[in-house]
Amino acid sequence: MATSPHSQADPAVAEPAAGATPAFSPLYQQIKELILQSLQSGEWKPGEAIPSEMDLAARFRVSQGTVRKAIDELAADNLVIRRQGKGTFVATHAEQHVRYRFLKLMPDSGDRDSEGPAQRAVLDCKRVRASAEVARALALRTGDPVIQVRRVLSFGGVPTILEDLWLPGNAFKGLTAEQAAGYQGPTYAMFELEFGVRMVRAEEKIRAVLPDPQQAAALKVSQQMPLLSVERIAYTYNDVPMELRRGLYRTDTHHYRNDLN
Amino acid sequence: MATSPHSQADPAVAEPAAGATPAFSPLYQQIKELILQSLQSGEWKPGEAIPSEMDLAARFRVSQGTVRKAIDELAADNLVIRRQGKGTFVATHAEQHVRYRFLKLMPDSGDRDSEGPAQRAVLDCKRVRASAEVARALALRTGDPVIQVRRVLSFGGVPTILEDLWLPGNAFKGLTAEQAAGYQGPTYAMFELEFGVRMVRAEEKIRAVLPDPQQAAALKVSQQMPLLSVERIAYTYNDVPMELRRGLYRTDTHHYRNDLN
DNA sequence: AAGTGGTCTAGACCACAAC
DNA sequence: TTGTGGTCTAGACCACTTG
Repeated sequence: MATSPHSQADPAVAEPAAGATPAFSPLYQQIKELILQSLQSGEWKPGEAIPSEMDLAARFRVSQGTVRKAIDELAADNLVIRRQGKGTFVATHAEQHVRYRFLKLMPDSGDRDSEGPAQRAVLDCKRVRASAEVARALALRTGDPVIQVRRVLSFGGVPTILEDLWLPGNAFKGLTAEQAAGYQGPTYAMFELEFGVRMVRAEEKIRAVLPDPQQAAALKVSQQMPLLSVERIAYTYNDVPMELRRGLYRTDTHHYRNDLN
Repeated sequence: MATSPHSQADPAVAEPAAGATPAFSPLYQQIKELILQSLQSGEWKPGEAIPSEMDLAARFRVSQGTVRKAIDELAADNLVIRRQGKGTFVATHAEQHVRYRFLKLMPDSGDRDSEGPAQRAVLDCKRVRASAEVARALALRTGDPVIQVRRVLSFGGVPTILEDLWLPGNAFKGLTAEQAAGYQGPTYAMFELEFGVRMVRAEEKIRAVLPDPQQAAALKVSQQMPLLSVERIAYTYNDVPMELRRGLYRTDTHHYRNDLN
């Protein structure tokens, strides 16, 4: 082991190339990387249990404590969920208590549960060519095939969110308006189930804007009503961008909530 | 030890009351709580080193690994910063790389460093009585003394943020406009230094709004320009609210950036 | 009872910083 | 050289879930 101390039984991890800068990293980081690769390759699917800590320790020939620390970090990254007595499970957007993890819009009074689920109306779902902007966000080339979805989310019958989604055409080949509208539960859960694409993190840029006539009409609001513009890029494993989303949020009855630590 | 296994040398932690529901919690959580109390009581000040893991282990009569896990959580909560080879330090808002931890407004191009520090202009700083709304946010009673500060932050000479701060009158007795304007560095660092108040977390509610005439004038923008309304409640230890802040952000040259995990 | 994650300990050694 | 945090191990036992 060039990259970690104690090689009592030769952990089954790769040696760094000799000569070059020897990418030092602790054993548990290497284990984390290996588990990550298995997650990514789909060896264990969202919602399924991964092998027990003891099993993984045996597989990688390290102590249980080292595997534990690796999994601790994966759990901190929300890639995996630990359940005492049951096992460790691949995280998924399809669960009750983690649903709409990325949606920070909250009703001004009460919580999201009291409000009930959003009604989805898909206005459009078509195959287009990536604009320069969309291509940059999705790490594609201008003109590459992209699927664009436009939809409105309503709460209690009130149109509240208008958003456009852009998805890489390759990974999401065959996505239809019916799929986008009909699936029960978070759209990201549908992406996992139907396309094997799991979003693990996202970045948002938020602005205050006025809607153009078309947008105002879709939300049934005046053109003078200021709206929250939320541009999101969602990433799957390995920081690969898989979705660009531009949303307009009404904030007269809702607000965007953020916790700072 | 009623709440943890292994009492080899009787860890110096309190026993839960007999009879009542025995507040089970692991040893390291109890240690974390004890360290937290010392932080809160000011036994170690922001920026100072806390005792080494070995010292704390000896003090609390537990193993170093247990102290380590307690400190790990404190570090994850940003209450403390670990520095290999040097020690563990009480976190502070006065450091380069953690400065403006709570300010999520970024210039559209470049990062915050390229933009340089904000210029502060304090428009007002006065003692007032808490309105019902302010009192609720700060866990005070309506009419309690509160200090209100109104200021404008400019970047490169352009007024970008207009904000009002409300602070509990008791804890911030004697705060002057000169202090608010003159201090170099984050306002939260000044709070630590001058008033011994350290903000550890915050919640924000964000909306899109149009400014009233006075607000538009202070920011030198049209009343038709949509602005980001950011309402923040900042908390010190123990979830005690110590600041209510209402900001209006220009988002034509900047954006509010948020990372979702 | 068996299996899983969760806690705790003790001891060894590494990496880094300061003297 | 010393002291600090960081890593790794091995073993014991606890808490929770399932059969």
